[in-house]
Amino acid sequence: MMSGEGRLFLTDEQLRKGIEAMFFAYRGFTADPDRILEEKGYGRAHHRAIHFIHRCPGTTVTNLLSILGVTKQSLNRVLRALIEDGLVESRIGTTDRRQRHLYLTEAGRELERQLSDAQRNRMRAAYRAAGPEAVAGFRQVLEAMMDPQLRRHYNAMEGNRDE
Amino acid sequence: MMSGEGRLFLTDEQLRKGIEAMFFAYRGFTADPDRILEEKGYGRAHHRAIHFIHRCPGTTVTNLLSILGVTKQSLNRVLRALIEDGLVESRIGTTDRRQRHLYLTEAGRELERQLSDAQRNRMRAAYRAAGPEAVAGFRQVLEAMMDPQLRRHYNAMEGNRDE
DNA sequence: GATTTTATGTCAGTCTTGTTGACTTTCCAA
DNA sequence: TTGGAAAGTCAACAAGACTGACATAAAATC
Repeated sequence: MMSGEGRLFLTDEQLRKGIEAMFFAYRGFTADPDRILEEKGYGRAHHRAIHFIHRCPGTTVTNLLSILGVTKQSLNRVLRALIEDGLVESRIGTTDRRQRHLYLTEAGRELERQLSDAQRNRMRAAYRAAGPEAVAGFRQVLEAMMDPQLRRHYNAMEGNRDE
Repeated sequence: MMSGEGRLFLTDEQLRKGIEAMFFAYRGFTADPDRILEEKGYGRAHHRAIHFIHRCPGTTVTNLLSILGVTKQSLNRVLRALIEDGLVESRIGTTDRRQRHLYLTEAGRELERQLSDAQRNRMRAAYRAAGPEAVAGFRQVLEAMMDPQLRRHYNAMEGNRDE
């Protein structure tokens, strides 16, 4: 590995370190929410649902499905628990009565706040430690790493036209 | 959320976008290996074991355990399959005969090559698209996001004193 | 030498979260 | 109006995490 190494930053070594950095960093990224979720008897699947329902209030199950990339049966189990526990409200669509529009209840918003506070604190500390230029680079690489279809969802979220 | 916003790059919006970028990017990050693994009847757990055995040939089970952060029962199930399939070799330690030292066989190295080629290609494309300064920032933020204990493992891997 | 600790492996059982298959309800278009 | 497609639900299963209990062997210690 690494012989001619055209540009220095594309050696196999550099790439491997990037791969390992993703692995270890993702563990840190999920560690804090995981602790909160465990207390409440939820898992990451619940966190993801809560996050995107919060981001896209009134979204349908099918839309959520394509964001999360799981089967509807898998998502349904998670949603059922959240609805039963009173964190999510499911309203039948007015124009299309097959659809269910999803909203967080006040309790749901409260849990969402706890989870995103924890995750934001970690992210803020990392951003502070790395500095503003590093943050821009971080986002650029991550965006380039996404599958095009997922990047569509990422860009479709509100509040990312500029910054 | 976001009122005074001390420094611009630390708004809740920026942090939230970083969180979602991590989520979507990690999906891309694992997508290519996942496809290869599925064909062979393996999962991410097998990939992780293969990756770190490749990186640390002769490592013991206990060491691998602390890197991967799973229980020995969980790791054992994975290792057993890899050993039975002839991808990993387990040698009894010479100085301490309780320990098992783990090595990839030629078949194991071949699979490792396939998996890491796929993952490196994705990473290389992302690095190219984002540029060298972005790559440095990417790594800085990820390293700052790790739990200190995991960062120890990350730094302990060979080949990362400089670059 | 006896005891304790460490490293590893195994069995059994549970939980989360993914899967597929079968089904109902609803909508829409031929 | 009827037949297909779409949205959602229920049931059953599999992977891979977990815990707890236990076995074995070897090293370390008293």
